[in-house]
Amino acid sequence: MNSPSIDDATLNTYEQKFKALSDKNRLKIIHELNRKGKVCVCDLTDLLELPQSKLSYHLKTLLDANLILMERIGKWNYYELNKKEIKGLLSEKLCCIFYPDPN
Amino acid sequence: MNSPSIDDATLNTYEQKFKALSDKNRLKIIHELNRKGKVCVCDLTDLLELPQSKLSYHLKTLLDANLILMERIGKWNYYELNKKEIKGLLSEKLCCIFYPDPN
DNA sequence: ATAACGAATCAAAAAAAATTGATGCGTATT
DNA sequence: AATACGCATCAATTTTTTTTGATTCGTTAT
Repeated sequence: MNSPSIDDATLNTYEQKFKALSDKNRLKIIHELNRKGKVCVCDLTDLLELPQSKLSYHLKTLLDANLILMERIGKWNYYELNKKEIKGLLSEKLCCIFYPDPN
Repeated sequence: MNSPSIDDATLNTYEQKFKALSDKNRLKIIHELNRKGKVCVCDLTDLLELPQSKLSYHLKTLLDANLILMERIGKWNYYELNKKEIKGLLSEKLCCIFYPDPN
């Protein structure tokens, strides 16, 4: 009679994604990426005023959770939102803060 | 030309809410509340097989983040999802896992 | 080849969050 | 009024996460 319990793998996945969202620095990163589109790490250190290694740490956390995407061009690493993933996770009401613009 | 930066209070609010979602035990609690509606702590300890004090701790975390609501009836504390809040936060695609059913 | 640069990674330290078991508090039952 | 129950809270410990600064790695420029 009970609907099936949520399985552990699903739980782990969402735990990881929400954990990635559960930090001010990372929310700021998402917000910046939402505003600027594709941005290299060097620009983000300026925008967010974070030391490079700290920024790298938080970017990795978001990347591991599949909330952002990376592309290496020459010696620059560019990051952008994984819009599809974020839209599947967050309410539209977060539009323009963290949720990707509809354009 | 820049759209305004996100303000710190907003950032704090979302950090707290996502932090509350960033734990397996708490996701399980939300999932159970979504399935069962209004449930007392004593039933949750059985459903989730968690010791009482641990459960209380996690319920408080969710309550502080305003993701759940509490009502005391006699000596029982009943908890339920704050549906409005959760719908404002999460994607509809999470329906039936964490997102409240449309009924 | 050497130097310079962008950025990931590592190890150590610090900070924050979770777990545990005990205690206390309000309500209900006898 | 004494006991039992449901649950929040507390202090101590353990675990996890974050920060920091140094080092390394790959790419480009000289």
